Amino acid sequence: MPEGPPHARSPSFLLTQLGTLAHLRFAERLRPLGLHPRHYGMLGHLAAAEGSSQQALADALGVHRSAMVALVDDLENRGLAERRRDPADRRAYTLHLTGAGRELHGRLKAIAEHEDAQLLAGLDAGERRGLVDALARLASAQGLAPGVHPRLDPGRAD
Amino acid sequence: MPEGPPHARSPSFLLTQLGTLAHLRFAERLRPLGLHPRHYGMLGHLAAAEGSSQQALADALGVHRSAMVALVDDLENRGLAERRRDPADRRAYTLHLTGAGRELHGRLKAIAEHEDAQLLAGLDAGERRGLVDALARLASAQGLAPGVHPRLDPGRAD
DNA sequence: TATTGTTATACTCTATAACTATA
DNA sequence: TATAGTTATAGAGTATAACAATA
Repeated sequence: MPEGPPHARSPSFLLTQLGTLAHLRFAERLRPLGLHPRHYGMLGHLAAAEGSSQQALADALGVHRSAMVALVDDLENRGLAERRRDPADRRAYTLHLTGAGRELHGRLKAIAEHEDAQLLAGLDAGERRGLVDALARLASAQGLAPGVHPRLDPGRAD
Repeated sequence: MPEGPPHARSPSFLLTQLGTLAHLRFAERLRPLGLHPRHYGMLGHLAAAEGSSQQALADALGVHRSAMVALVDDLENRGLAERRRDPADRRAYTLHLTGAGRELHGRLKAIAEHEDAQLLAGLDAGERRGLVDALARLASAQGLAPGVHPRLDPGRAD
């Protein structure tokens, strides 16, 4: 029976440990496609905020507008999203998903659900519901915006 | 009622989101002390594996031996740990905590417990037990070694 | 003057390979 | 030949500040 250091049973540590693992697994799964978890996240947010400006999206995701440039460049280079000049404010772009972007989002969603199932394999249906419910409540209580990674960096990952 | 993109309710994403938050919060808490979460982790592992070599510790933590050099240098420079030549193998060191290292570990443990309590503030005692139990079982089922971060990088955050 | 998007730059981190000394 | 520890280095990622165009 493994014991380990005291932090091994800390909820904060367990969340970090499992969250990092989930992230690495998903990233590993997307690597052969030349994609990163952040692509899935960006597509989801873009689908939910179609037509918003880079600045607005950057604010919503908690990143600097200069970081958003690279994120949108990336999506645009892959043909997943496009910039259109905002007629009302010629400094700004409005952001839009392409058909390919919407389609890819659907495929990545299926992969993500598969990963979720694998991660929760050890729990029965009731336990899964309880866990997800507890996590969602914690995230909300801690002030986390739904679907917003507290550290969406254009790179890394970790 | 916030909705968000589909991944907002994915268990993998929730774990990543909350794990990242917990990590950032703890890091923020340690910053004024000039410390990083990895210091707490290293002290804990060292306390549990006193006398092992850098190589052995690197293997246990899943990092390269060249990365372990910097981690141990760091602890040694702070007077928290020390290298002693292994009499049985003059290539190797054995690693040991100092009194200051043990003392600091205790103080960081108290801080970590405070952070845990704050993170779980929204749950009652029974829910907390259920959550920690579920997380510990998942970590074990996924093959995670107790207290070992899947990505102990000497830096970042991440 | 303030804001949108962009670029440039300096900084930090990280992973690899190459070296030494022992075995 | 293989292993413990170290060093050097190149690559990746990140955060800041400064800029041009428009408001």
